Amino acid sequence: MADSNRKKQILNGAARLFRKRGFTATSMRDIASELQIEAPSLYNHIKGKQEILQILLLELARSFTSGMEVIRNSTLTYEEQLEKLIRLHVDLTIKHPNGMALLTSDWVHLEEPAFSQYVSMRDEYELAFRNILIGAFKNDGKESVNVDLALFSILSTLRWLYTWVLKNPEINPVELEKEMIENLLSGIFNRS
Amino acid sequence: MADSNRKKQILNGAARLFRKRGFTATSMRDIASELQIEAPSLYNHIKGKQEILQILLLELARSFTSGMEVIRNSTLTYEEQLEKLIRLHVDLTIKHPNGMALLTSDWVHLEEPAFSQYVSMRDEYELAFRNILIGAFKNDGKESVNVDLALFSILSTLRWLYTWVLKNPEINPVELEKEMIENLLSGIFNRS
DNA sequence: GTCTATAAGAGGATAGAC
DNA sequence: GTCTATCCTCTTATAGAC
Repeated sequence: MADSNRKKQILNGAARLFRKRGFTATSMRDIASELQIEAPSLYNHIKGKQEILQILLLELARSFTSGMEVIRNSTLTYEEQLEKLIRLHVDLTIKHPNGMALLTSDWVHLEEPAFSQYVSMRDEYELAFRNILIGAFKNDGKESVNVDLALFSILSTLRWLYTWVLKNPEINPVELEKEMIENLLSGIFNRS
Repeated sequence: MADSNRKKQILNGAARLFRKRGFTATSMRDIASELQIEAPSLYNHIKGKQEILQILLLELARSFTSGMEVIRNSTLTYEEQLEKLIRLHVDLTIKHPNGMALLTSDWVHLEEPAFSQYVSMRDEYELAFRNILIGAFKNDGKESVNVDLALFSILSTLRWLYTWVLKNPEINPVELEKEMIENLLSGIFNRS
């Protein structure tokens, strides 16, 4: 339907502006101006600015959560699960580079109950990531490593990946997956 | 003097609030409330909200620039220079964790000419970092590596380090330096 | 579904008393 | 150096015409 299409335009435009200037510094007029309409027209498609943020953030967070579910329920080795996780991040980042920016900063502006929903999804995700990393370290005979610092380092790079993707729009997803896996895991594990 | 002291309190309080909620979402009333005074009183010590942002950001950026100058003018090997750079980041992050948060997000709200000053300082810094990394790779016989992706990965971790420091306030600087150097460089170079 | 007009409030900043 | 009072602008959101 036309409405659903318009809604997508609003969400995409808002995501781009939120990424560039932040949620608070972006006005409804700014968003409307992207679609060359007036601000009040937006309210025929969405309840308000907060709803835009919630849809963008929670839908993307759910993609990560469900991707994690598939991986942790698989029969892959821990190290293979790590590779799959990196692929998940690369793919979602290429699909939603603007949304990824919100995930790292504008989530603080979520109102309840969306805020608590987001934080608990994020915490559960990072805990599951941590468990897989611990498993991989054990299988590799590296129990002395500072797991949390390694996790922190990997997640930091994955969080910033959207800036890389935005700077290199012609990027090949498969190539980027390969390079990221090499970059993030080859220093940690003894790989072929 | 009392004034200079008050000014420092304002800058520290503002940095903390900017880090937590962002520059735009923090009001002058919020900052004043931290010091238990009223908003107009702030203007006896600073010109306005924008000046606070500029002082916080440009002073920290200058610390990085001058730290880089010392390192690149040294007679250390490239790999030793890399170690020194990581120490520089760790030390400045422990000293100014709130300021580091602004460096990664709120710089977009700088007005001219501060904006251009900041961007060119940042670009020159990253270029110098890149040159040192290239030199280290060459000395290590690794010319096939994707330098820019390695640089991106290292800088991403260093940028997020302030969250680690804020979560671990009792942290030992020397220990953290050691772990960060190991974490960031041992995967890339053949180290003892 | 988009518009104009407007309500209701928050924000940065200044004037002037003390 | 801090206060109260206030100005002016911007912001989110609604009402109601077309």
